[in-house]
Amino acid sequence: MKQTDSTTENLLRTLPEPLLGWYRENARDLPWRHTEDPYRIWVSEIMLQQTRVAAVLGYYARFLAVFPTVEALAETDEELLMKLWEGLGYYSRARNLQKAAREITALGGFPDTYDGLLALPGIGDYTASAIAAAAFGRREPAVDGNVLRVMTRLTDCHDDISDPKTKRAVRAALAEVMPEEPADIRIFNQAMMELGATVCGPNTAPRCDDCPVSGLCLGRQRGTAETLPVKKTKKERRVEEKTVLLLKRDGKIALRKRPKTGLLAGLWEFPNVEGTLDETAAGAAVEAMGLSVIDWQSRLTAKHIFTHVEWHMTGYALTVRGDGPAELEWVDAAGLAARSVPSAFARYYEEAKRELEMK
DNA sequence: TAAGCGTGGCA
DNA sequence: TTGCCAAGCTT
Repeated sequence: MKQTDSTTENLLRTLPEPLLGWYRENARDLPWRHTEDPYRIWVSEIMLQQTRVAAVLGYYARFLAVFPTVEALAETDEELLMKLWEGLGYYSRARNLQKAAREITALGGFPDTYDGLLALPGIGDYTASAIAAAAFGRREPAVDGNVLRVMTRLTDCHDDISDPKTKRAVRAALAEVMPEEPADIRIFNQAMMELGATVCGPNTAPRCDDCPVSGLCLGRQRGTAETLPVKKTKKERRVEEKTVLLLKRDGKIALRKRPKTGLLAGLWEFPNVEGTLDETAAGAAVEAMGLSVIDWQSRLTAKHIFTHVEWHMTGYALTVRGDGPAELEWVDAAGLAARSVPSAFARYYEEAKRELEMK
């Protein structure tokens, strides 16, 4: 993507009109497209980072029902905030959302410029541009994975899209041709992403017959579209073995809070130890916590795959006596439901819920 | 610059 | 089943 390439620039000049026409006829009806409220647009943009629309819809409705304003979000407690994000992933997004809400409240209102938005925690180049354009009508191109895919195919660009230089070049090229009318500016980024999400998608052949700009597309013309974009391969995941303990005592189950930093920071988990322990070793680990084992119920294995690490878990459900370490929180069914336990523990969460409901 | 940070859907 | 990877940001 060379900004100085006049062929590319001429090609892109003819992009906005058919794109916007197509968008006005074919856009999906999504809740954040019915508002110009920066708060609602912001929340949607954060939730949508690296996350599919279908996964976001339910969370978005619940989140706004509980936090209808930036002030409500600024004032909430962490436990409720994380509960509303439970299962959505990338939990630092939720914490940054609240930090930013407090900054916005202190400022007396939303920043309405790219630079002002970029200064808020959790808002990077893409999100600052997306909000500036959709909420404030500013001419800021938002370049996400969809836009990079559409643009590299359109211009037959084989640069590595994981290189920030490529993103900067795409942004600069779009800045040259972005429309001027406020009504068009507000939907231009959405239209680019909509094309990437519904017509010119990843992991699949582009549906060029349905594309409003297939006539301009160099990737289609040259037959390279399906091989684009070019992306550097990522490194392998490591595997971690864990033994998860479902400790039951007096109709309650033990939870503990994860460390404030790192993976699943600050979320709740079932106590666990490194390595795959057999019953004898697991029993010894429980005794070492100052608890006495009364009874064994079940052994449950599970696997959870994160982006950069894979957990292989062996779990034991057992009845115990004693207090154990102070970090353990003994909860009933309501206590479990009120806490945010990540999906990585889903199999154990279900088992714990079942046992608490049986009592 | 590279690595850490979740989850679930789909080919 | 396995691998890819989605409306990215932070450090």
